Amino acid sequence: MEEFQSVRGFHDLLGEEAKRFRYVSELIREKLRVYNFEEIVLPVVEYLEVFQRSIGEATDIVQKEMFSFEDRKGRRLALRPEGTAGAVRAYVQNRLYALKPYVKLFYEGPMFRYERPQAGRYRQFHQIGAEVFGTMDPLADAELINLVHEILLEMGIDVTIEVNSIGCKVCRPAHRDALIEYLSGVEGHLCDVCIDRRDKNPLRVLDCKVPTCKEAVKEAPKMLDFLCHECREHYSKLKEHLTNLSIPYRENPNLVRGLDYYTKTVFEAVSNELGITVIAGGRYDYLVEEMGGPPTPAVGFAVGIERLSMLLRSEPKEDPLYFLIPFGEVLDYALTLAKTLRSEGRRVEVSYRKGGLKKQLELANRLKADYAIIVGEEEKLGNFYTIKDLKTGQQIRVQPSPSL
RNA sequence: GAGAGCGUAGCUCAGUUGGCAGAGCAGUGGACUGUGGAUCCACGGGUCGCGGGUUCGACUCCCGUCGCUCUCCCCA
Repeated sequence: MEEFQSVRGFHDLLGEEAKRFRYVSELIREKLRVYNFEEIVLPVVEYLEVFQRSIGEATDIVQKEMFSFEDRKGRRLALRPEGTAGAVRAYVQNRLYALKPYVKLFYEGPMFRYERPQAGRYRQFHQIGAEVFGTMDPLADAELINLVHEILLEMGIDVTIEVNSIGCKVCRPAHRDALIEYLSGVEGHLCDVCIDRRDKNPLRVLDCKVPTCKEAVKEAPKMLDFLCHECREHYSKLKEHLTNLSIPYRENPNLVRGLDYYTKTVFEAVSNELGITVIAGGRYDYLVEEMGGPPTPAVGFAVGIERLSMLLRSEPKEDPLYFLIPFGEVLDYALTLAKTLRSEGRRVEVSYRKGGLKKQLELANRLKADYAIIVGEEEKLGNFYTIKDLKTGQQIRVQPSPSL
């Protein structure tokens, strides 16, 4: 029989990997809880248009990375490539803007992008995202970055937090024009991709890694010099807040994000070890309106759980494992004991094998137990059990129920 | 979409001008039914990714194909 294989880019997470994944997820969720974010459980499938409209028709995500398909009635659907689009759709559809002056939501779950898999990149990957709807206050931006900073600090992950402002409807066009003009002047030094980008999305040229492009772009007009009064004010307030929160950050005037909906603040946490982005976000003040809602400013970020997990050095520690060995005709007694220990919250594994004590203790080691609990005729008769510390070899007799 | 590397036992990997398919670990069993962590013995396990070609003979050489990994583009 031919055996099956998981689909390319779709991975099983097992063992330590699964534990790290869970640890990261729980740490972030706990952080979101204390910041008073409310969970919203979103569908994995949306109408294709939801993503096309929000993420932007010209982006790589929409153009070549979507798992899109038609259902039986010919509706054009897609597996979500990111979370913000769906969150905004839900915000509008459920009239969440009528609930409170502003709302803070988070979601968690799988995202799908049809890309060539490589280190830290899967076709199904997982994100936790947080969004604040309904406020222009740069304090929201700052708190989000603070939250991100705290997560990374607690996990001991070495990153640089980069921030930038990419302006708004008012100030962006002038910069764009100036940039295109500048790029045309240095066209000879740009790579092919960048020449193409100049017309479609000139901001992205600033982000190019090709050395000659980097060099050519050094003197390019900076968005920061074009910011309108409002954006300038917003950005400087944000930096002020970050300083007050003592968050180390680096201003990166070339930081651009790949999605169309961003305005003003954009930020990223980049691993100093691997150079990959692990958390990224920004403000998107027009998106809610563009998705059919009332004009509503918003900010958010998303973290890649796998990417964070793979930077995790320390292994999450586990509760001790007790390996219970029934020895002789004592199953009734042994199982009652197991029940008691488990009800106390202990991790108990009852041996599923027969064999001498020697074999059983070997088994205990193989299963990575911390303690062996030996229950034989003697124990049953005397109503106690024997517990052996498998690290030290020390062994003591214990009456059931009192703490071990 | 473009490029590079790798596919031999469950895992990590050897495999000599082209001449019977190997080791370590893991697994199973064992003078051993009250004491383990590198004690001993035995055993099982393979379409050498797949398909073709060259050859008396291919794990080895050639072509194709699939898969995995990594890089670029882009992104979490």
